[in-house]
Amino acid sequence: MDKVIKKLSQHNIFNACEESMIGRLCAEGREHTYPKGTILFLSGDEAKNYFLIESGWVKLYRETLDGTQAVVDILPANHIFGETSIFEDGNYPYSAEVVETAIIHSLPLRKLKTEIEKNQTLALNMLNAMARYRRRQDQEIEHRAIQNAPQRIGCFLLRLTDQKPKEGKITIHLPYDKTLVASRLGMQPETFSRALSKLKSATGIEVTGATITMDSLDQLARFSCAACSSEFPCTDLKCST
Amino acid sequence: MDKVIKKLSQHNIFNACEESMIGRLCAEGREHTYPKGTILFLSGDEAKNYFLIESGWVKLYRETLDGTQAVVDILPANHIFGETSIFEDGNYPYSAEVVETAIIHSLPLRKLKTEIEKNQTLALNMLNAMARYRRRQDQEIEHRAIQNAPQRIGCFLLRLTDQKPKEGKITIHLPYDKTLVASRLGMQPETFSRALSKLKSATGIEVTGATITMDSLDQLARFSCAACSSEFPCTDLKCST
DNA sequence: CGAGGGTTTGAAGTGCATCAAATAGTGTGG
DNA sequence: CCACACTATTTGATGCACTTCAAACCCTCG
Repeated sequence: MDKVIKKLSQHNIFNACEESMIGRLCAEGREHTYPKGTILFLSGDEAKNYFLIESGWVKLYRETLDGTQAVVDILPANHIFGETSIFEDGNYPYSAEVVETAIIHSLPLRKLKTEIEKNQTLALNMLNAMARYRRRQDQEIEHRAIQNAPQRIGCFLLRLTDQKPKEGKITIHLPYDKTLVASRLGMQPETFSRALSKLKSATGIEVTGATITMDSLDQLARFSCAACSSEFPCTDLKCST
Repeated sequence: MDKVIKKLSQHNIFNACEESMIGRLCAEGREHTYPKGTILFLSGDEAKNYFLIESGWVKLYRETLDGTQAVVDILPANHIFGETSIFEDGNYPYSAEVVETAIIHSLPLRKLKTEIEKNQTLALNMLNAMARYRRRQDQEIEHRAIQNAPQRIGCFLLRLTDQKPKEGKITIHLPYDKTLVASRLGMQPETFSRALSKLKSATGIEVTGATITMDSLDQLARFSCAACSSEFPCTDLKCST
C-alpha cells in the first residue's frame, strides 16, 4: 500500500505530515475498481470510510424522494471525499456515484478522527482545506445566482485550463459527458447544448465533439467573468481539497 | 469587556475553551454601534478583524462590477463572521453590510490565528463549525436548484420556528424586510410577494404584514419539503457557526 | 399632511425546462 | 468490416417560472 501513502502525502490535507502517521491512517485501507454507475454510498448512510480517487470520476449528489437530483460536485483523480463526516452526526451528507470507471481507496474515518484529535498540523491543514472549500461553495452559489447558462459554461471552461500563458491556440477537452457537465452546472442537457452554441457565436470558440479550441482566453473571460464578482484569473476556484 | 468574553464562551467555536484564552482573544477587541446601511468591509479587503454580532443583522454578499449582487447569508445576533479569513490569502471573500442597526464587536484575527495554532480544542471546534457550515451551503445550493419560489419561502419559514412542539396556533415573524428575505432566498421582491400569496393559498397560512400564523407546521412541511433531500425536522439547517 | 420607502399588482419579456423527435456516435456481434 | 442496438447529443415546439419595467398602494414617520 505504499502507493496510497505516497498519494496521500502529496495531498494538501497531509502537507508536512509524517509518513508514519499517514501509514497508520492507511493501515486498514482498501483499493477497489468500480465500474461506471456504482453507487458508493447514499446520503444518510452511516459514514465509516472516506475515499481517495486514484483514477476516474465520482459524482456527489443529493436526491429528493421523487428522484430529482442536485449535483454537489464531480471529483477527479487525487481528490478526497467523505472525510468531513467525522464531524457532526457521522452520516454522509450526500450520495456518491462513480461516473467514469474508477480506482478508489477507502480509508477508515475512525483512524482519521483519532489522528486529527492528536495532530495539530493535520487539524490545521484540514481547516485550510475546509476554508478553501467554503469559498468555492460561496462562488458556486453566486454563479448559479447571477450567471446565465452560456456564461456558466464559459466559466467552467476557464477553470479547466491550466492557466498557462497564452501560447498560440488553446485547447480544452471536456473531462466527461456533456450531460454530466450540464448537471454539474445545474442545467438540462438540452439547455447545455443550446447554451454552448450561444457561447460559440458570442466568443468565437470552436467546438468539435468534446474538444474546444480558441485563439485566446480573453474573449471567453470577457464574456463569462462579466457576471462574476471575482476577476479573471480567479485562482481560488481551481479544484482542491 | 466581560460581556464579550461571556458571549464568546457561549459560542460553539469556543466550547470547552478556557476563559483565560478567550480573554486573550478579546484583548484588542472593540465594540461599535453601526447604523443600518454601514458597509463593514468589502470583498477583497485585507482581513484584520473578525466580528461578533451583539444585536442587529448583517448581510454578507458578493457583487459584480455592474452592481448585481448575490447574497451569501444574513446573520443574526450571536453570530461570528469574517473568521475564516485567517486561512487562505487573508482577504475577506465577501462584503458585509449592516441591514438592521447593529452592535458589533471587532476582534483581531491575528490573535485568533495564534491561539488556533496552539490550541487543539479550538482548532477542533472550528473544524466542527466549518463542517456544519459546509453542509448548510450544500443545502443552500440544493434548495436553489430544486425548490421553486413558494417552496423556498416555506422552507425559510420552517427554519425560523423554534421547532417547538405543536401548541395551538403557530406564529412566525419575519426577522427583517421582505425585500431582504427575497434577496436572501435569491429572488426579486416582486417574485417574493407573489410567491408568498401562492404559498398562502397552497398551505392555508395567514399573512398579516410581517407576521405569519398557521394551525400547524405539517401543511407547510408537506408543501416545501417535498422538493428537498432532507426530511422535515431538518435540524442541521438551523443557524449556527 | 406629505414624503419616501417598502410592498403589491399588472403587463410583457426572457430564459430555461419539458416533451418529442431527429441525428450523430459508439460499441457489439455476426 | 458492416449492420444493429443503444446512448449521447442536437433541434424544434411549447409552456412555465421568474424577471423586468411601470405604476399603484400602503404605511410609517417627521
